[in-house]
This record gives sequence, C-alpha cells and structure tokens, in this order.
Amino acid sequence: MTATRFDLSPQYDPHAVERPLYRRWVERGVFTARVDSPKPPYVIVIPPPNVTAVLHMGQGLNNVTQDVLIRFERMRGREALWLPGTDHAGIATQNVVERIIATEGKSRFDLGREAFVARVWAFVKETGATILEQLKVIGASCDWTRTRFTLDPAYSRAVRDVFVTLWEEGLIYRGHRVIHWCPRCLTALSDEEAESKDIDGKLYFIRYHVEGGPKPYLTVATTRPETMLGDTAVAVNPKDPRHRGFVGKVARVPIIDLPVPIIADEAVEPGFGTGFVKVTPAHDATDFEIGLRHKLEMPLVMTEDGRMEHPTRVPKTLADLDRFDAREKIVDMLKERGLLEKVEPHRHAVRHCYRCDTVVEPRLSDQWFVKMKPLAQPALEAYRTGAIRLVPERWGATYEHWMENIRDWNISRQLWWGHRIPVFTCTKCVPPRQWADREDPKACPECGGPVEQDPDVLDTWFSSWLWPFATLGWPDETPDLKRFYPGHTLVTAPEILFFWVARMIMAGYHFRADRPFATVYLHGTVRDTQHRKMSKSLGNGIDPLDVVGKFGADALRWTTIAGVSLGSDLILDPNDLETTFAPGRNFANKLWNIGRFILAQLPERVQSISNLDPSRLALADRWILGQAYKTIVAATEHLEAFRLDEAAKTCFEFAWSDLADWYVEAVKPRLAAAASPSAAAQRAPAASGDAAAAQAVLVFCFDTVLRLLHPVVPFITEELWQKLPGRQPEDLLAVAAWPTVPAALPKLRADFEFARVQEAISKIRAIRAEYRVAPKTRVAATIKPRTELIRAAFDGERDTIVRLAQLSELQFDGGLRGTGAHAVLADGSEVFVALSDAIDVQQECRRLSGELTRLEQQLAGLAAKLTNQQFVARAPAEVVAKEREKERAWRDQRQVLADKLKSLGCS
RNA sequence: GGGCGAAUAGCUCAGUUGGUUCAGAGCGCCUGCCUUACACGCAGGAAGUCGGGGGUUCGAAUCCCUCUUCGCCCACCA
Repeated sequence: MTATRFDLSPQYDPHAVERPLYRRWVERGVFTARVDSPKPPYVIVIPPPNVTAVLHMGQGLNNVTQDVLIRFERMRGREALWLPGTDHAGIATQNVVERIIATEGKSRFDLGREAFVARVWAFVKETGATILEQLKVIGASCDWTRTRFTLDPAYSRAVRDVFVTLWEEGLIYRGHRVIHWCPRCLTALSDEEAESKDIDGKLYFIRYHVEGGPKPYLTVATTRPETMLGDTAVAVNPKDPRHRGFVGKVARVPIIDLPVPIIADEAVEPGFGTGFVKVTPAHDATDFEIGLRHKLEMPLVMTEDGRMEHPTRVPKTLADLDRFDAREKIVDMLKERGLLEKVEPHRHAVRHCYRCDTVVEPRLSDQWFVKMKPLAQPALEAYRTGAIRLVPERWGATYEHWMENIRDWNISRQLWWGHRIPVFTCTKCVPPRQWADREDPKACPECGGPVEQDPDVLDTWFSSWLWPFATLGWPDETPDLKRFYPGHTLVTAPEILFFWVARMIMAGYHFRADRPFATVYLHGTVRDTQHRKMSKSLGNGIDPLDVVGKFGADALRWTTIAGVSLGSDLILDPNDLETTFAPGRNFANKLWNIGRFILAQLPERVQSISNLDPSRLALADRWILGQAYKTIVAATEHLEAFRLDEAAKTCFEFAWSDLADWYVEAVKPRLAAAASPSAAAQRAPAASGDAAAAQAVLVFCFDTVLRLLHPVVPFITEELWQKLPGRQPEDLLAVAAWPTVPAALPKLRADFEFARVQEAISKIRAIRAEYRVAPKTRVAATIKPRTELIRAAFDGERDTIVRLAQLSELQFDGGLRGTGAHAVLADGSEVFVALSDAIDVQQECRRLSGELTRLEQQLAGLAAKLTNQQFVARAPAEVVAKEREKERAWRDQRQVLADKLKSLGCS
C-alpha cells in the first residue's frame, strides 16, 4: 500500500516556502543564542554593513558563507551566536544624506550641524534596516534579538570609554602634520582610507632661476606644478655630485618670483627626474619632513575644497581656481615664459578618497592620532603564536608586514555624522586646559569656566574595531560578554584586513586581553566574467534579491558556496543569470523530486535502519549506506577545514549521482513488488532485500543528506525534512543534530560488488549507442558471473538490473539466453554483444594484477628512497616519517589487492 | 620598486601531503528518450600534449628554476 501522503507539485516553488519557513525559524527562536545554555558557544560577528547599504553580491557571498558556518555549528550542538548589526559609516552615510539635501538645493552648512545630524538620523531610522531585512531573504540565521548599531547609546559609550582610556594611557595625541585630505568630503582620511591608484600623469620639467649658482637656472621635475605656489625650498641630495654648487644659493619660484633657499636633504633621490626637488611642506608628506628638518615655512596655498588661495603667494589670475584648473593655467604661464623645459608622460600612484574617489590632497593640519606600535605588538604576537589563524594562510605575510610597519592612526574626521570626539577645552584656563571625558562636563573642573568640545568626529573604524565586544555590552561585564567573548570565526573580504580585522585584533587584546576570534576566513571578491569587481558604477552588478526572485534563495546560496573554492574570487556572469544560478535551482528541484518519490513510497510507519536486521539488506542497500557514511565523514571534514565548496559538492554527488541515479532506480522493482503482491509472485523471488528495508534505507539516506545540505540550502532541506515520517510539528531541521557515523560501523563491504553491477548496466546501456538500437528494443542478455561473489551479487539484483537497463530505452529481459546481449535492430537484423566482458573475471584479474604490479613498482621505488642513507639523513624527520607511513599504507593496499585477486580465483 | 596569487575541456572552476580510484564537475555542444520523482529531467557521447621551456624523481597538473600573460596588495622617486 503506497499512500501518497503528500500531494507535491512536480516543481519546487521556492517562493511558496521560503518566507513562511524563515518566519517559523525566527518565531521558534532557533537563531537566538541562550546565555544559560550548557552547550559550548560558537560566535561569529557580522561585518556590519553600512546602514545605508543595500545588499550586493559581495555581501551575499560574505553572509552566506557565515550562515553556512553558523548553521553547521548550530547543528553540531554549539550554542551558535551570529551577531548582526550595522555601521553608521561616517563619511559614506553623510555623503548619502548630503546628496539628498542637495536635491533640495541645500548643503549641510545651510542646515547647521544639529539639524543635519537629525536629518541623518531620520534617514537612518527610515531606511537603515533595509539590508538586514534583505539578509533574512537569503536565509541568514542571525540572532536578531541582539542586533546592534555602532551609534547605539550603549555602543557609543564603549567608543567613548575606549577613547578616554587610550587618552589616559597616553596613546592619543594631537599631531600637526601633512595628512590625506579629501577636498570633496572636506575631511582628513587615514592612510588606509586614501587608496593608491596608478594614474597616467605627466612629469613637468620646470626651470627655476638661480642667483649666483653654477648655472643661471635649475630644473625641477614635478607631477603637480600647482603646488609650486607653496614652495619654500628646492632640495638636492647632498651626495649628488652634479648639483653641489647649488646648495646654499637661492632659487626663484617662477610666476610668483619668490626666492627660496636651495638645500641639501637625504630624502631626495638623485636618480629621479633632474635631482632637484621643489619642496612644498604643506602639501606633501615628504616635503613636510624636509621642512621640519630645515625649519622651513609651511604655507597652505589651497582652501579645504581644493581651490588656490593665499594672501601673497597666489596671484590674482590663479586665485580661487580649482587645483586642476590651476595646474593647466600654471603650465600655460610657464610655457609663455619659456620656463617649461619638457613634459613627459609619467605613470604613478595617486591617492584617492575611498568613499568618493576624489584625488586626495596632502594637507598640513592638526588631527588626533593613536599611537599604534604598542597596540600592534600583541596582535602580531597572536598571529605568530597561532592564537589567531588566517585562512587562507597566505594573507599572514601581508598581515605581518602591515603590523610591523604600522603607522599612527589619524582618527579625527571633519564630519558631523559620527561619534563626537570627547575632548574638551576650557577657554578660561591659561594655558587652556584640555582633557578627555567619559561624561559631558558642564564646566571646567579646574576653574568652572566655559567648556568647548572638539568639533570633529571619530573615524568610523574607531567604532567598528570594538565590534566583537562592544556589541556584547562592554565595558560592562555583562553575561553576554562573559559567555560570547572571545568569538570564533570572522568571515570577511581581504580588502578590510587593515581597516577592520587587524584593528579588531589590536582592540581585543588591548581592552579584553584576549583575541576577538580564533580564525579569520578571508573570502574572495565577486567579479564579472571580465574579472572586474562588481560595482554600481560599472553597472556590472547582480542584485541578489533579483536572483532570489528568479531562482530562489537556495539557488543563490548554492552558486556562492559551490562556485568558489577557499579564498578565490567568485566569477559570475551578470548577463547570463540562467547559466549562473540555474544549477542551484535545478539541484533544489532534484531534491524536491527525490523527496516526492520517497514520500510517495512510504507506509505510515518506517523502520529505523538501526533496528533493521542486516540480513535484510540487499547489495544496493549496503552500498548506498556505505556511500552515505562516507559522505557524512567527508562533508564534516570539509566544513571543518572551511572547504565549503567541497562539502557542498560531496553532498550533491551523493544525493544526485548515488541516491537518485542509482539507488532510487535500483529499489523501484522492490517497492513495486510490495505495492502489488500478485505481480511480485510471478517474479523470481528476490534473494534479499525487502521493500520495508528499502524504505528504511531511503528515509535514512534522504534524511542524512538533507541534514548535511542544510547549511548550504536551508530552505528546500527544511521543507522536505519536515515531511519525513515521524516528524512532529515542532521539529526543525535548523536545530536537528548533525549526522554522525556510528562508532561500530556495520561491515557493508558492498563497493566492489555494486561497482560490478554498475559496470554491467553501463555495458548494457552502451549497446544502444554503439549499435544504434531503436528505443524500446528488446534485448536479451545473460550475465554470466564466474565467481560466487559476483553471482551472489547479481542474483539479488536481477530486477534491479532490468530496471536500470530500461533507463537507456532498452527492454532488457533479465537474461536467459547465451552469454551476451542481443538486440533486434529496426531493420530486423540482430546484434549480439558479449556482456560477459563487463564482469569477466579474467579481465578483472588483469586489471587488478596490473594495479598490483604498479603498486609493487611504487613500493620498490619508495623502498629505494627509504634505504637511501642520504635521503634519510638529510630530509626533515617528518618527511621521512610520512614516507614510511606511505609505505605502510601501500603494503596494506597490496594486501587488499592480493586478497581480492585470491577471492576472484585468479592465479 | 617590493610581496602575493592565478594560468587545467568552448565557458566558470575542482584537483588537500607527488603515487591505484587522475586528468574531473557544472554549464554549453552532439545522439536518443515526456521510462508512472524530476525535460529545472533520463541514458549515451565528443571535447584538454593541465600557459611555454628546463630541472628533481622510479614516478609530476602537483615540487624547484625560468619565461609569458592576467589579477591583487603594499611602497613618501617628487
């Protein structure tokens, strides 16, 4: 009696199941980590997306990866916490809102600071949760009860505490130096925020008149003629023999005819350009250093937004011109005066603002800095001792290099959106008293005078670097903090290794005296087929939600996991979503239909395989169980090693190639026989394997593979798993146990025999193609096993073979005549194929003995190596040990082969 | 200028410590099938001297050297 207990459509419809399932997971609280749970914790903190962000494929890859790991560990019995949230993203968010008010014809200065910040808050409150909602669509199993925002009051308190603590430790200082300045965002940037890009520029060779020198003029080479107006010296290398006579003389800056000294400084590279360098201390970091050494004047000749301006140095014709317009104009003026010697094309690195891509202007200013060396030391140590591991390892070198050469961090931003710097100045005290404070002071504690707060805000990364503990309630010793710090895995892109990851590690050790996580998994970048990074500006992006709409969330997840190996880039074709995402959709559909078939075959009650008498297992049963166990082991190992693609593919193969293509087809005759006993009675009785056993095995295998696949494709697996027999309404796959292999694994020993069955069937199927046999032709064939082993295998599988042969459009009648297959062709002629080849013992003997021979050769080679004194003496001990281990393994293998040959009766 | 990575079938990529199962997968292509789970499917098939060259080894897609091409990161030659 086959009760069709579920009426399922032939095609899986992701849209019908995804949202309701997600709601159930959330309602049942399966994503919520419990503080009082006895389970060992497993913690991932999300790389918080910008509040204004909308989901793109890069975040899709990032978050699906995290979700796979967190779901895996949750099923393995860990108290899994995936902590979500968003970043206020200072410049980025301020830019977005500024653009919006620009459409109203206003600037932030029109609104004023308070009103502008209120406006940003309103914007954030309105649209800020967009990306988090989108994460739910792709199935992210975040603990939404713990969602955080880097500008939450509690979080802000942590940021402020950190600032004041560093201040108290003397690690924060006011620096007067040349920093990266974005003339569009009107703020300072850190070194990391000013990205180098190679630009095809020009090198201008400009003559400066010299008074009383060996020659009447000298020539400097510069890529930025406009900075000439800020020159306060010309420098040469003291060791440069060509220009010795010039040092101490005076050069005249063209156009403004300003006298500047010619000085000697080691920083000048004699090999570059002419050996003469114009020195502009206020607009170049190197020149600033030279300026310090030679006590030069340091005039700024540009406004904050990059226009030329200086009371004496900028002539009227150039005043107020944008720096690039000024460059052209100055070049023209030099040409007119015959002072432009030549212009050469010159490719060089130019810093750009990482938020708006504007060319950064080096600018002398006062900023707050953090001394990084003391913080970097433990973070470097942690990596070297293995307390923190990078995956893939190759990033370790980059990390070490950055840490070793770390530079102080400019943390002040001339923005309004962000954490206001808690530095206060008394305007009454003399000298002015300045201090950092955890609370807003109402008056100067010294003199009771009025107090002013620093107008700037902190770098957005100055709050994100606290993410792993500030989200858990730090600086208070909350239960969450005690339980969920330190965390375990951080999943992110290498781009923010320095911005974020390295700094989190430093903060973790400095403020918690412990690592924030043990493993940093660095995944690749999402690119198009031309290997260009997907981006809005290039228009080569793929909208993950569009993909979910077309193919389902599982399809999106499948491609991002199965399509990318550890640490490599994910190449997707935005112009062909079908090719890119259909495999996942097709696989989900395959699972759906396997489920549909199995469910239709099941009686009310299905036995558990653990209660099944092993003697009731047919060859195919034993084989598929063996495959299932292998898959459990492989998938688990791969996930543990972050080989997510391998884990996914292993399960895919088991589900599709083993379970669906072979096993399901193989048990159909048995199931059919059980369904109609009268028909079965006419058949030869099966040697072993009854329908109930097949049902038990089917359920076990399907249940197992659904569990294994759940982290990757949670929706389809949950939907099907709940339909399996014996499920209670409250059962959820999301918190079901991860499969394990029984400690006492039953001896299945079916590989060899079933491989012979598969081989025989392939042989029969091949008849069609080879002889162009018309479909449905009846083929008579006899499989003539020559050993007991194979005979036993085939006797039990006669129905199976008939059935499987049918899949190639052949009517194979179980084999009665002759020793081969024989088919009647369309024209009435007959063909005959010797099927015995497929299972020919002699052939098998030849194959096996060939293998044995090769193995013997290998063993001989290895033995030679191992007896070679030089090798043993010089190779590292572990290599030698490994070779010995290999030798042992091969000897075992040799024994296995020999046994097989013996059992086949080969000579 | 330094460092790192990649190059395998038409496309996108696997291939873990060199060794039977290694030359693979998905898509695409060719042939035939609506076989009562699935045409988002089934069966069969074609297709690669593993970027070039050299080396180590009994044995190399895998290790070493070198060249070519592409990509990334870092760097104050203006």
